[in-house]
Amino acid sequence: MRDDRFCNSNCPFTRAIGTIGNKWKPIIINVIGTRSIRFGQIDAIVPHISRKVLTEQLKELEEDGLLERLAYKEIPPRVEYKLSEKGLAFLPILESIKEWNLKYEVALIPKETDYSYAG
Amino acid sequence: MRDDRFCNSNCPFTRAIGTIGNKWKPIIINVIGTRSIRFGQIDAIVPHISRKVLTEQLKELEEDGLLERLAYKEIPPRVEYKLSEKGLAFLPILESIKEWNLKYEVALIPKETDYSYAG
DNA sequence: TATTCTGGTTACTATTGGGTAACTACAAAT
DNA sequence: ATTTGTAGTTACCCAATAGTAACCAGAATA
Repeated sequence: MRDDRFCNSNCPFTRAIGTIGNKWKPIIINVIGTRSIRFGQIDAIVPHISRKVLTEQLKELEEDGLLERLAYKEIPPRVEYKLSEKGLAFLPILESIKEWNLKYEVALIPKETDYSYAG
Repeated sequence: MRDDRFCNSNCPFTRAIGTIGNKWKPIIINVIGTRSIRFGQIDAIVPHISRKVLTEQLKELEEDGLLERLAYKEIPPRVEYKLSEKGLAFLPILESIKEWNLKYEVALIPKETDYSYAG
C-alpha cells in the first residue's frame, strides 16, 4: 500500500508523497478535519470505501503520525480518531488543493447539485 | 489509472484528488517545475519509473490540462513537456507539502546525504 | 552496413489493490 | 433466546496496475 521505494527515498519530497500520495488518505484526512470521529462515521461518510481499506489507511496514517486513535474499552467497542498536530498541519494544504481545483477545473455540468461532505 | 468514481464525484475536492492523487503525478509535476523538459530527461531524473508508466501519467496530465506537450517533427523525435498555467499553479502546493514534511517528518538517519533531484 | 538516437507502443507477466462475505467479542435490549 | 451494535480481522478472489523486454521509424554517424 505504501511504496517502500518512495518511503525510503533520500528525497524528502518523495517520502512525503509516499506517505500521503494516494487517493484515500487526503480524503480521509479531509473528512476527519478538526473533529473527533468514530470509525463507523468515516465509513459512512466516505463514499465507496470498504471497511477493510479504511482500516488499512487509518493504520498507516496512525503509523505515520498523522492521526491519533483512541480506543475505549467498552462493549460494543468505540474508537475515535482525530488528527495529530502533523495531521492538522496538513489541512491547509488540502484547502489550497480545493481552491486550486475550483479555479482551474474545466467546467462540467454536474448531474446533481449535491456537493455534500467535503464542502 | 484514474479512478472514475473519484473523477465523476460531485465533490470537487474528490475530483481534484482523482486528478493528482497518486504517487507519480506530484513527482512528475515537481520535476518539470518551471522549465521545458524532454521525455527522456524526466525518465532519467525520476527514479524507478518505467517509460510505460511515465507515458501514461504524462498523457493523463495533459488530458487534465496540467501540462502541454510539444512534439517536434524531427528524427529522432523530440518532445518537450511544460506545465500549463494550471500546472504551474499547483507548484506552490507541492512546495507547502515539502515544508510540511520538513517540519513534521519523524527524524530518520539517512543512508546517504544525497538529497538529489527534488531539492 | 550496422549502430545510435528518441519517444514512444505492444504483448506478456507479476504484483498489488481492493471487493465481498463471514466471523469475532460481549453487553444490552427485545 | 435472539437480535443488535461496533470495530475490526480473515480468507478468498478478481481486477487493475506496474514491470520487462522487444519492437518501431528513419536520419545521422561510424
